[in-house]
Amino acid sequence: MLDKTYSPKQFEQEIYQNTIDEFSPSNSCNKSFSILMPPPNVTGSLHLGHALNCTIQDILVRYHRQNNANVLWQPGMDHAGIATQMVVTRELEAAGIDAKSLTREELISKIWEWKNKSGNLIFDQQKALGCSASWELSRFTMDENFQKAVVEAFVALYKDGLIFRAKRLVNWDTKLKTAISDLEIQNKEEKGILWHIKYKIADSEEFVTIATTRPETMFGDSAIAVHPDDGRYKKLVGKIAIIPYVNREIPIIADGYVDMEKGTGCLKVTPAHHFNDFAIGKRHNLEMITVVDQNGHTTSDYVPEFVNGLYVKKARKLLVEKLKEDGILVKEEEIVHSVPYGDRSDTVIEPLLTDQWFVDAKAMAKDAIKVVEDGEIKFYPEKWKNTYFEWMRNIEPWCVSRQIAWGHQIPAWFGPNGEIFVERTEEEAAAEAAKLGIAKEKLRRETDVLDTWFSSALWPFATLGWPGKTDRLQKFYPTSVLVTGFDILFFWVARMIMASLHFMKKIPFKDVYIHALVRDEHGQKMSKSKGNVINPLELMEEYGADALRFTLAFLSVPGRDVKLGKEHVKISRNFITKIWNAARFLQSKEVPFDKKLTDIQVKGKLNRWIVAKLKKFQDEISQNIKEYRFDYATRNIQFFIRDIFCDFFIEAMKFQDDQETKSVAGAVFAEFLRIVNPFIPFVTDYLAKSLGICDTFILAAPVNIEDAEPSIEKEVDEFVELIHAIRSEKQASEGQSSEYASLLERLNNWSGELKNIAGIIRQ
RNA sequence: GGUCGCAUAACUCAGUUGGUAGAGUAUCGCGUUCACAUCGCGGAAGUCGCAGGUUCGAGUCCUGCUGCGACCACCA
Repeated sequence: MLDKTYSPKQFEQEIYQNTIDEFSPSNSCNKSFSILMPPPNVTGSLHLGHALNCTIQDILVRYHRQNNANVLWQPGMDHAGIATQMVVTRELEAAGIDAKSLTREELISKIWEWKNKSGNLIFDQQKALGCSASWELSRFTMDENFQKAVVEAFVALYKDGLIFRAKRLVNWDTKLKTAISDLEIQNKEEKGILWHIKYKIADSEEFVTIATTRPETMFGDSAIAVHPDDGRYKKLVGKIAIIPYVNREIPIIADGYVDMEKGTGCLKVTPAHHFNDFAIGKRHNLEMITVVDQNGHTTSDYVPEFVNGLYVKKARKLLVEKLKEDGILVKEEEIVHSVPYGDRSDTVIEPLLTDQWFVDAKAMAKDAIKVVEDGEIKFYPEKWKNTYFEWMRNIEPWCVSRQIAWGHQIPAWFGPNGEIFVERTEEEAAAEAAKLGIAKEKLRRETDVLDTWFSSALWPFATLGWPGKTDRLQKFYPTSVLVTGFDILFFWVARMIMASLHFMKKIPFKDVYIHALVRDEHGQKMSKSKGNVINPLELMEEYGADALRFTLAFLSVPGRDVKLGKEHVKISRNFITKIWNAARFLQSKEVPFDKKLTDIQVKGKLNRWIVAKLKKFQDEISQNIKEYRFDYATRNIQFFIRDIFCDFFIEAMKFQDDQETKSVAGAVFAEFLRIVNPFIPFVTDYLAKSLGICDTFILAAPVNIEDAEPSIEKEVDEFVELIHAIRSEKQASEGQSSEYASLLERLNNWSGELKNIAGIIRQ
């Protein structure tokens, strides 16, 4: 007999183990269904975002397994270059080891050590949630085969002219001492000061006043720019301005980029330290003068002694004081402006001129835009298409080199005179070098590694064995659907589409289901500093994994944030308890569970009615899953079991418990459990076992249900309505009104068998 | 500044080609009758952000406005 209380912790583990062998694809030649799991960071532990992401994927794969598909849910882990190196560096520091004192090789081996020790945490947590991923096919973006794929891809892109090396202005993180991509920047609104500084005009007593928030870069100025139509400054164009203290002469030029409204209308142009100035510099062929180094210090012969060699903020402070003293500072204006920060280091990003590797994203974006335009790849919800286009149509070269140790080392070798050899191996590079008369010993391997997202972009095919031509690629590529959050639409989704089209000549997935961020119950972003983080593991501990899954599915309304509070999960747990108790009732009635609906002659009206409702329910859930409306599905589940099955059918059973009704009850409930299994696998499998329905629903195919006669469904629906009306009127009039009497009379005159269950009104 | 969303009961949200506004929670009343108080039955609760327009008819379509949010751009 089932326990009186529903206590999920007692059986979840056991149920999971019971089905674990079915998670991998079979060798059958059924239609394939495949999903790539977005690989969590190796440093990650399960948060609610993962839980939502995994729940949705698990519902899909479990549903398709039941529906006779050969299912692959490809799991894996991302090496998360910068994030992981930071975590391990911090741990080493805590242990008294200065990471900077280690050689590159030593640091890398320390990171591997760490990975092997604590890198698999999240997998266990995903298992606790019930994820039925194909675990033994799991991949890591730094494992040997994946490294091969990355080298192959990099070399191919280089030879196709889609990767190039160039000296360009990049976002430089002065704390991590590496370049990062545009996407890894978070702009923050800050209060700042706009300093108005006057530069003397050569051969005159006049001055030109510029406005800047970064005076310390003035020594890197190459020009002062004004708008060509700006009447105030027209006469200055062509003249020469003199940078204070260093007395370097720079031209005053006209450029349409300048905004007459902003600042003084005169813009200091510092091409080596500002992206827009860089563009102006290119247009006017200006000198690029670097005055800030990779540590964020002012360091240059161009910088006067008194502010040289200082951290930029310090230099700025001293310089402003001096400018004030000397009467060169004309005005200080408080402003609010946005300042770029590195998303990992949380430190101000310095635009720096450095040699880096770039992917020509613009060229690769073309096809990637087209497949979405043509509907080959569909976004759910569709609106994300616009965001995707917006970004893809304005895409810039992607800086993929990182000056850190942990990651895929770029397969490039430099000759003594800057020759570049991009090859798969050192031998191949040496062979190419030899053709130019360069000895192998003279080659120097590039130490930069690739942006983590470069390897992630290969995920759809590298996980399946590319560059080999494997069975799994054949069977599972393109994958069926990608389930992910909008926060990595550009980082990951767009780049996978670009890479896949280039290497596979085929789209990587047909559908992209984009879910929202999980926020707290008030709609606030969960963050440690706010202290509103809800740990999914605690929720599972308290209410069970099924309750959490059901809640997440319930709240996953397309295009809306998922606002999750503990209360929701409790409500779901209570709902699951309802299913539990229904099972207990059926068990106490000794309802048989060994017969399927197809084996039963269903004659009674009540019974045909419940079968019709089940059929409708079965169809609806299939439709909901097809349309990725997990929110509808959970609402339908609640409606069927609560309003239809428990509140009416079970109550009616208390007045009609002949053998046919019992058999129907057992068969309907069994099929209900099967349908709901993908959503709440633990409790449904446990009930299936306990009631003797089957060992597990994991591969249980849908029962074929015949359509019911509409007349019967309609009659019982009307009967149900009458019951509700009677209860309501009884309550309102305390059973005294004539309306109540006439409703009762209608019930008494109801012809046929339904009259027998009239006692249900007392409920 | 550009783009895209969102606004429905006290709260969280549904409302799928326009046709009498729905659910859960909270609240109020009744209830422990052989599944279930982690519950049941019943009730109350909404000028569908505001203003126009199209239509026989608008929560739904169009325009404008207000408020909120996200993303992109921007360290004059």
